[in-house]
Amino acid sequence: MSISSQYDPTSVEDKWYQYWLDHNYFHATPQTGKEAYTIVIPPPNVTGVLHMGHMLNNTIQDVLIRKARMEGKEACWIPGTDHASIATEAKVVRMLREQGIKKSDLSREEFMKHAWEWKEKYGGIILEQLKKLGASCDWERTGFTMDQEYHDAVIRVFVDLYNKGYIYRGLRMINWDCEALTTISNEEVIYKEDGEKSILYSVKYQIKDSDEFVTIATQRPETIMGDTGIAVNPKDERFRHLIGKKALVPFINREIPIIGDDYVELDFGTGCLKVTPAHDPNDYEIGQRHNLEVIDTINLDGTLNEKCEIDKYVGQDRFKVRKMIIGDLKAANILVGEEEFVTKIGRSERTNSVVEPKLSLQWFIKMKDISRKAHKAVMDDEIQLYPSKFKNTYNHWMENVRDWCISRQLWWGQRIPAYYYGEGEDDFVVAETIAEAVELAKEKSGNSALQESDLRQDPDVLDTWASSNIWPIETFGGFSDASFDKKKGKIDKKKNPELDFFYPTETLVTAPEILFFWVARMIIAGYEYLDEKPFKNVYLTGIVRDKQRRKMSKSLGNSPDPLVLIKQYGADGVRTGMLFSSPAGNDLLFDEKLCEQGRNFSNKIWNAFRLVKGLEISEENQPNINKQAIEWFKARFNKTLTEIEDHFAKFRMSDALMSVYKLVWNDFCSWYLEWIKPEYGQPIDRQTYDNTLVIFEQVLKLLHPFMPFISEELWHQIKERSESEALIISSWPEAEQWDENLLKQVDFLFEVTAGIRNIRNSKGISPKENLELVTSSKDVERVSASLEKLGNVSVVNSDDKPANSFSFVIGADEYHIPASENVDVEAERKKMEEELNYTKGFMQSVSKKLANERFVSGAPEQVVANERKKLADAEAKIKTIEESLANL
RNA sequence: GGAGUGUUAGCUCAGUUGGUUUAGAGCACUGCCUUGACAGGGCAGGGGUCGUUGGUUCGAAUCCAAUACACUCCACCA
Repeated sequence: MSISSQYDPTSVEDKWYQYWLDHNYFHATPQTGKEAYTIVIPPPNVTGVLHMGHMLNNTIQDVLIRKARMEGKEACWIPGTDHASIATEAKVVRMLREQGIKKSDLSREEFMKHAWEWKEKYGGIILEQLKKLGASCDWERTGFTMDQEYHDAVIRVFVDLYNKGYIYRGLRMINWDCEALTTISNEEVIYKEDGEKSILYSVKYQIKDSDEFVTIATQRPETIMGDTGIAVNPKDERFRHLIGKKALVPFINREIPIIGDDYVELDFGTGCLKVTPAHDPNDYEIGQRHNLEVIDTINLDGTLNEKCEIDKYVGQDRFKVRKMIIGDLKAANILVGEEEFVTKIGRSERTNSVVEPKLSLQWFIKMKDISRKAHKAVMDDEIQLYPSKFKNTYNHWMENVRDWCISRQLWWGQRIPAYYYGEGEDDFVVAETIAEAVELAKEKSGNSALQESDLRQDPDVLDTWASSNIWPIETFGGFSDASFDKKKGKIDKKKNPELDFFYPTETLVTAPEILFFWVARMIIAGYEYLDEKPFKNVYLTGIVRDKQRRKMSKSLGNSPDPLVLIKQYGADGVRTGMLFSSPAGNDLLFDEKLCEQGRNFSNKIWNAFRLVKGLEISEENQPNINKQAIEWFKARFNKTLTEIEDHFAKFRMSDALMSVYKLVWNDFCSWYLEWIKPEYGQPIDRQTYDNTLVIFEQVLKLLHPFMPFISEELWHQIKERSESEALIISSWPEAEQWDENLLKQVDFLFEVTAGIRNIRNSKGISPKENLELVTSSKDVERVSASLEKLGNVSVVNSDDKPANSFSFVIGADEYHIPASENVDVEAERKKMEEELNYTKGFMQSVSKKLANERFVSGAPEQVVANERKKLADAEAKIKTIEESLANL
């Protein structure tokens, strides 16, 4: 037989993935009598391409889902993509710009056509890439957050929440991009790390009916005409007397109140703050507290409007006006200071223009009441977060939860179903369809002549998270007419067999960054519509970083291409590489060496198989030592499996993998196979051979969730299998009782073996040279046959101590290997003295403990007995070593 | 500014309610091995006063306090 000595994943992986697909193993359906195990994928952006974060995240999900499938559960992993309104729209706009098309030249419909074309062309690439990783998703259920049904569900939820009184319209300070003429989210505002240099100007405002002045500090003098107040800290002795008086805005002489507010810092600037509610978020809040007027002096394109009351500024850009007004202030002799300072200026990620804070009417969800159950569910461990430290973060967020602004000034997304019939602030209705809207509008306005053409739909779309929050529900059609009760605003699970079977889902695997954006909001939706959690566990992965702890990013170019890695190391290698070093919640310091380690592991398994498959079989009886080896490995296997289950129960994926890794590499390859391996050229007895194949199969099962491809390949190489016998749908082993004494016995066997090998190593004796091992140990008798094989020795049980020999001590027994040449007595003596010293030191610390009366009386009996045993063992050992020393 | 987490071997991390030899693993490192499944390998080995200082206890990596350092999240100075 000629099998390559190196495992080649390339052909194997595509073959088995196709095989799994062909046999529909990934597809799940509701089944009576079967337990469901559902995972919904965190839907990646349609425009996305696979990066290392996805690799980690989806590997974990696949491990969980494959294990569940093998455990006989109806395992359902729902894949899909998110329309990601901001990110996608930005990409489409950029693409159009490259073609010379401006978004502003397009109608909404035309733009959407381009966007859909883009989505059809590039959307979902990432899902294809996931297949290379081995992801066993139920592809028939692939979803998209802008599918027609999904869209309808999102709108339905909006209307429902509006009718329940959770949604309202309100003023809010938003980030405005004056070049792109759009709102941008906080995430799209970037601040230079070290801030930017700016100048803080001090300007004198006259106090009304007085010669006194108050000096304020500002870095935006062009907003002076929008001032509607001046604030000082009420604790500030310097200015307290001014509170309640009025000041005059330079040039335009508007009277504005001087107010006291804690927000003002005593030691920054001049201690006096001009308040411009229309152009600064903090000023807006101060304005709210003190009922200040809001005067918006800046147009959408960043020029000043007529409200600034100074003709020459009107129509000029805000930065030009800044220069102009500085000159004018100087000329008027009221600019009294210019000080350079470093501040953080927000710039638009896309246009790099300075973000203009702007007040506008937006849609909000009231969060306090609606999130109460979701808060409690996590605090009561109804939903478990892994690692649990995120419970704190979650609690903190929930306790201070703020209303959620859900409108976005974009086109790509679910358009807000609000329809305006008049100019008044309250002249609108909210409805699922325009037909319903007309009816509602007639009612509300009292104008029965209203028609569809009289209504204008709100131009904004919903925040992406306001649609992905129903992902675990709507992927099963929860909001369809069949199961959603509009009057109650609740879903009746019993009327939806899919939802009834698969919901709540089992585990959500996602990144901590979106704990609030997404996870919390899914929990809220789950309780609002089903009075039930959407998932039982939330596994929060870390961030994938490079070796220097830097985040992986395109601009740094430090992120490897996952598909290249898969090509180099195999999907199994990359999967295990990612998992080797990723405890939940900890950042993963990615190093290609980890993938190399994963690939080496594949190779190790491959070669273990080559050895077994290459054996000749004889019909001779099974030797006892093989029987012992098999019994030992079974015990070892069961113990390890118990550990693995424990790790899985605690979501310690790395540890679970490491247990499998050590079981395969150390226990199976290094010990078991060496133990049963016949001498060169000799055959193996059939019974041992068959047993070994069974063991190999069990091991492959444990490997499968982590390394699906190589395990499936070898599974079929062991013997021909029918399609109902594929490894992916085989049964996960159940841990059985094991004999702990047997394990101890064999540990002892290994220890003696290591002792022998150590002597070979240090004395330069070849492993091939058969040696004599003389000992008086009684323990060795039961394992002597195995010891002779593993250590390549002949055991002589005798109380005699051969004169010219190397020796080592285990427990209280001494082992001698007679030497063919003269032994260096001094070296032996030195070695023994070192061991003697160590043991004596150890004994001392134990006897010190035992000499302490409060320990003996205070500590539990078990602990004291244990210490006594340690002391006795150490004493025996010391005696043995001392005797040997005397003999030398 | 508010909240939280961490600090154990060169690196990444375990160490479960204080007691199982004088603290473990993987990788890295050192020595030897052209061993017959695998050099992408084998065997053996070295390496840590558990950030620092106090305290509680018969007993502390583990509990408490202070301190230093690192990181994360939230809110952010006109």
